Amino acid sequence: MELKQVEKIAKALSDINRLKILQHMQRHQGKMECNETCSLLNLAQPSISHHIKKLVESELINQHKEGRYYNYSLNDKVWEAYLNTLKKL
Amino acid sequence: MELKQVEKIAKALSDINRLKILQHMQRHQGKMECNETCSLLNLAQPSISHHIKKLVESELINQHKEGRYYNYSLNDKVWEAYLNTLKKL
DNA sequence: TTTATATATTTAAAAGTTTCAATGTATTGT
DNA sequence: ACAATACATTGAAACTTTTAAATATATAAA
Repeated sequence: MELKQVEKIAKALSDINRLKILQHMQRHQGKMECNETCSLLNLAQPSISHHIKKLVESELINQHKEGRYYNYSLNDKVWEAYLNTLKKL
Repeated sequence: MELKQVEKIAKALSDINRLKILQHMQRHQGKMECNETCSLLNLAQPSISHHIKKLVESELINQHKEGRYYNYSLNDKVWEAYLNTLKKL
Protein backbone atom coordinates (compact mmCIF):
# COMPACT_ATOMS: atom_id res chain seq x y z
CA MET A 1 0.00 0.00 0.00
CA GLU A 2 1.19 3.50 -0.82
CA LEU A 3 2.21 5.79 2.03
CA LYS A 4 -0.50 8.25 0.95
CA GLN A 5 -3.15 5.62 1.65
CA VAL A 6 -1.51 4.66 4.93
CA GLU A 7 -1.67 8.33 5.89
CA LYS A 8 -5.36 8.52 5.02
CA ILE A 9 -6.23 5.41 7.02
CA ALA A 10 -4.13 6.50 10.00
CA LYS A 11 -6.00 9.81 9.88
CA ALA A 12 -9.29 7.95 9.92
CA LEU A 13 -8.09 5.99 12.95
CA SER A 14 -6.72 9.02 14.75
CA ASP A 15 -9.89 10.06 16.52
CA ILE A 16 -11.23 8.36 19.62
CA ASN A 17 -14.83 8.68 18.47
CA ARG A 18 -14.11 6.96 15.18
CA LEU A 19 -12.31 4.18 17.03
CA LYS A 20 -15.33 3.76 19.27
CA ILE A 21 -17.60 3.70 16.23
CA LEU A 22 -15.48 0.96 14.66
CA GLN A 23 -15.53 -1.02 17.88
CA HIS A 24 -19.27 -0.66 18.25
CA MET A 25 -19.72 -1.63 14.61
CA GLN A 26 -17.65 -4.76 15.02
CA ARG A 27 -19.49 -5.81 18.15
CA HIS A 28 -22.85 -5.51 16.39
CA GLN A 29 -22.00 -7.26 13.14
CA GLY A 30 -22.08 -4.00 11.25
CA LYS A 31 -25.57 -3.10 12.38
CA MET A 32 -25.39 0.38 13.74
CA GLU A 33 -28.07 2.99 14.21
CA CYS A 34 -27.23 6.60 14.13
CA ASN A 35 -29.35 7.66 17.09
CA GLU A 36 -28.03 4.90 19.27
CA THR A 37 -24.47 5.80 18.31
CA CYS A 38 -25.16 9.45 19.06
CA SER A 39 -26.15 8.69 22.61
CA LEU A 40 -23.30 6.21 23.02
CA LEU A 41 -20.71 8.82 22.08
CA ASN A 42 -22.53 11.90 23.27
CA LEU A 43 -22.30 13.51 19.88
CA ALA A 44 -24.86 15.14 17.63
CA GLN A 45 -26.09 13.30 14.57
CA PRO A 46 -24.13 15.37 12.01
CA SER A 47 -20.94 14.59 13.90
CA ILE A 48 -21.58 10.86 13.70
CA SER A 49 -22.37 11.24 10.03
CA HIS A 50 -19.11 13.11 9.49
CA HIS A 51 -17.06 10.48 11.32
CA ILE A 52 -18.62 7.59 9.44
CA LYS A 53 -17.94 9.39 6.19
CA LYS A 54 -14.25 9.61 7.06
CA LEU A 55 -14.15 5.90 7.77
CA VAL A 56 -15.90 5.11 4.50
CA GLU A 57 -13.60 7.46 2.56
CA SER A 58 -10.56 5.78 4.03
CA GLU A 59 -12.03 2.55 2.60
CA LEU A 60 -11.65 0.84 5.96
CA ILE A 61 -15.38 0.14 5.96
CA ASN A 62 -18.13 -0.37 3.43
CA GLN A 63 -21.57 1.07 3.76
CA HIS A 64 -24.62 -0.81 2.50
CA LYS A 65 -28.00 0.86 2.42
CA GLU A 66 -30.74 -1.35 3.75
CA GLY A 67 -34.01 0.55 3.55
CA ARG A 68 -33.78 3.53 5.84
CA TYR A 69 -30.73 2.17 7.66
CA TYR A 70 -27.17 1.35 6.81
CA ASN A 71 -25.17 -1.75 7.46
CA TYR A 72 -21.43 -1.68 7.61
CA SER A 73 -18.66 -4.16 7.02
CA LEU A 74 -14.92 -3.99 7.45
CA ASN A 75 -13.00 -3.91 4.21
CA ASP A 76 -10.71 -6.74 5.21
CA LYS A 77 -8.37 -6.29 2.26
CA VAL A 78 -7.66 -2.65 3.05
CA TRP A 79 -7.43 -3.39 6.74
CA GLU A 80 -4.90 -6.18 6.15
CA ALA A 81 -2.92 -4.09 3.69
CA TYR A 82 -2.69 -1.26 6.21
CA LEU A 83 -1.44 -3.53 8.97
CA ASN A 84 1.01 -5.29 6.64
CA THR A 85 2.43 -2.10 5.23
CA LEU A 86 3.10 -0.83 8.72
CA LYS A 87 4.57 -4.13 9.82
CA LYS A 88 7.05 -4.05 6.94
CA LEU A 89 7.65 -0.31 6.93
CA MET B 1 -3.84 -1.26 24.42
CA GLU B 2 -6.30 1.47 25.36
CA LEU B 3 -8.15 3.29 22.60
CA LYS B 4 -6.61 6.56 23.79
CA GLN B 5 -3.15 5.22 23.02
CA VAL B 6 -4.30 3.81 19.68
CA GLU B 7 -5.59 7.29 18.87
CA LYS B 8 -2.26 8.86 19.78
CA ILE B 9 -0.25 6.42 17.67
CA ALA B 10 -2.63 6.70 14.73
CA LYS B 11 -2.21 10.47 14.97
CA ALA B 12 1.55 10.05 14.89
CA LEU B 13 1.20 7.88 11.78
CA SER B 14 -1.26 10.20 10.10
CA ASP B 15 1.23 12.47 8.40
CA ILE B 16 3.07 11.54 5.23
CA ASN B 17 6.28 13.21 6.40
CA ARG B 18 6.34 11.22 9.61
CA LEU B 19 5.73 8.02 7.64
CA LYS B 20 8.65 8.90 5.40
CA ILE B 21 10.79 9.63 8.43
CA LEU B 22 9.94 6.21 9.88
CA GLN B 23 10.69 4.52 6.59
CA HIS B 24 13.99 6.33 6.23
CA MET B 25 14.84 5.50 9.82
CA GLN B 26 14.14 1.82 9.30
CA ARG B 27 16.19 1.69 6.13
CA HIS B 28 19.19 3.21 7.89
CA GLN B 29 19.17 1.13 11.06
CA GLY B 30 17.96 4.11 13.07
CA LYS B 31 20.80 6.36 11.99
CA MET B 32 19.25 9.53 10.78
CA GLU B 33 20.72 12.98 10.39
CA CYS B 34 18.51 15.97 10.60
CA ASN B 35 20.00 17.89 7.68
CA GLU B 36 19.83 14.92 5.37
CA THR B 37 16.23 14.32 6.42
CA CYS B 38 15.41 17.98 5.81
CA SER B 39 16.55 17.79 2.22
CA LEU B 40 14.90 14.41 1.74
CA LEU B 41 11.54 15.77 2.82
CA ASN B 42 11.97 19.35 1.74
CA LEU B 43 11.18 20.64 5.18
CA ALA B 44 12.94 23.05 7.50
CA GLN B 45 14.89 21.72 10.46
CA PRO B 46 12.36 22.75 13.15
CA SER B 47 9.66 20.87 11.25
CA ILE B 48 11.70 17.68 11.25
CA SER B 49 12.37 18.18 14.93
CA HIS B 50 8.65 18.63 15.56
CA HIS B 51 7.73 15.49 13.63
CA ILE B 52 10.32 13.35 15.37
CA LYS B 53 9.06 14.62 18.69
CA LYS B 54 5.55 13.42 17.84
CA LEU B 55 6.87 9.99 16.96
CA VAL B 56 8.83 9.83 20.22
CA GLU B 57 5.84 11.04 22.24
CA SER B 58 3.66 8.35 20.70
CA GLU B 59 6.27 5.89 22.00
CA LEU B 60 6.56 4.29 18.58
CA ILE B 61 10.26 5.10 18.56
CA ASN B 62 13.05 5.61 21.08
CA GLN B 63 15.66 8.29 20.79
CA HIS B 64 19.23 7.68 21.94
CA LYS B 65 21.69 10.53 22.06
CA GLU B 66 25.04 9.61 20.60
CA GLY B 67 27.33 12.62 20.80
CA ARG B 68 25.93 15.36 18.67
CA TYR B 69 23.60 13.01 16.84
CA TYR B 70 20.64 10.84 17.72
CA ASN B 71 20.00 7.22 16.95
CA TYR B 72 16.52 5.82 16.84
CA SER B 73 14.94 2.46 17.33
CA LEU B 74 11.43 1.16 16.91
CA ASN B 75 9.66 0.39 20.14
CA ASP B 76 8.63 -3.09 19.02
CA LYS B 77 6.34 -3.69 21.96
CA VAL B 78 4.25 -0.58 21.33
CA TRP B 79 4.28 -1.22 17.61
CA GLU B 80 3.04 -4.79 18.08
CA ALA B 81 0.43 -3.74 20.61
CA TYR B 82 -0.91 -1.13 18.20
CA LEU B 83 -1.21 -3.61 15.35
CA ASN B 84 -2.75 -6.27 17.58
CA THR B 85 -5.29 -3.94 19.11
CA LEU B 86 -6.44 -2.90 15.66
CA LYS B 87 -6.51 -6.47 14.42
CA LYS B 88 -8.81 -7.47 17.28
CA LEU B 89 -10.82 -4.26 17.42
C1' DT C 1 38.19 28.96 24.02
C1' DT C 2 36.28 30.24 19.95
C1' DT C 3 33.77 28.37 16.10
C1' DA C 4 30.99 25.16 13.68
C1' DT C 5 27.48 21.66 13.72
C1' DA C 6 23.30 19.05 15.37
C1' DT C 7 19.17 19.47 17.32
C1' DA C 8 15.42 21.81 20.46
C1' DT C 9 12.28 25.53 21.71
C1' DT C 10 9.39 29.57 21.12
C1' DT C 11 6.20 32.07 18.59
C1' DA C 12 3.04 32.99 15.14
C1' DA C 13 0.75 32.41 10.70
C1' DA C 14 -1.72 29.28 7.65
C1' DA C 15 -4.20 25.19 7.02
C1' DG C 16 -6.92 21.46 8.62
C1' DT C 17 -10.28 19.15 11.93
C1' DT C 18 -14.19 18.72 14.94
C1' DT C 19 -18.50 20.05 16.36
C1' DC C 20 -23.38 21.29 15.92
C1' DA C 21 -27.59 24.11 14.46
C1' DA C 22 -30.19 24.45 10.58
C1' DT C 23 -31.77 22.44 6.71
C1' DG C 24 -32.18 18.88 2.97
C1' DT C 25 -33.24 14.17 1.11
C1' DA C 26 -34.79 9.37 1.13
C1' DT C 27 -37.63 5.84 2.94
C1' DT C 28 -41.31 3.88 5.60
C1' DG C 29 -45.88 3.74 8.02
C1' DT C 30 -50.58 5.64 8.31
C1' DA D 1 -50.56 12.33 0.31
C1' DC D 2 -48.75 13.26 4.91
C1' DA D 3 -46.10 12.64 8.93
C1' DA D 4 -42.26 10.40 11.04
C1' DT D 5 -37.70 8.52 10.94
C1' DA D 6 -32.81 7.84 9.32
C1' DC D 7 -29.22 9.92 7.55
C1' DA D 8 -26.56 13.71 4.63
C1' DT D 9 -25.06 18.42 3.67
C1' DT D 10 -23.96 23.26 4.56
C1' DG D 11 -21.98 26.82 7.15
C1' DA D 12 -19.67 28.66 10.91
C1' DA D 13 -17.29 28.65 15.44
C1' DA D 14 -13.73 26.52 18.27
C1' DC D 15 -9.82 23.97 18.38
C1' DT D 16 -5.58 21.50 16.65
C1' DT D 17 -1.81 20.76 13.55
C1' DT D 18 1.78 22.03 10.44
C1' DT D 19 5.24 24.99 9.08
C1' DA D 20 9.24 28.03 9.49
C1' DA D 21 11.88 32.25 11.17
C1' DA D 22 14.31 33.42 15.08
C1' DT D 23 16.64 31.96 18.79
C1' DA D 24 18.65 28.69 22.28
C1' DT D 25 21.41 24.74 23.79
C1' DA D 26 24.71 20.92 23.52
C1' DT D 27 28.63 18.76 21.61
C1' DA D 28 32.81 18.47 18.78
C1' DA D 29 36.66 20.37 16.20
C1' DA D 30 40.28 23.75 15.54
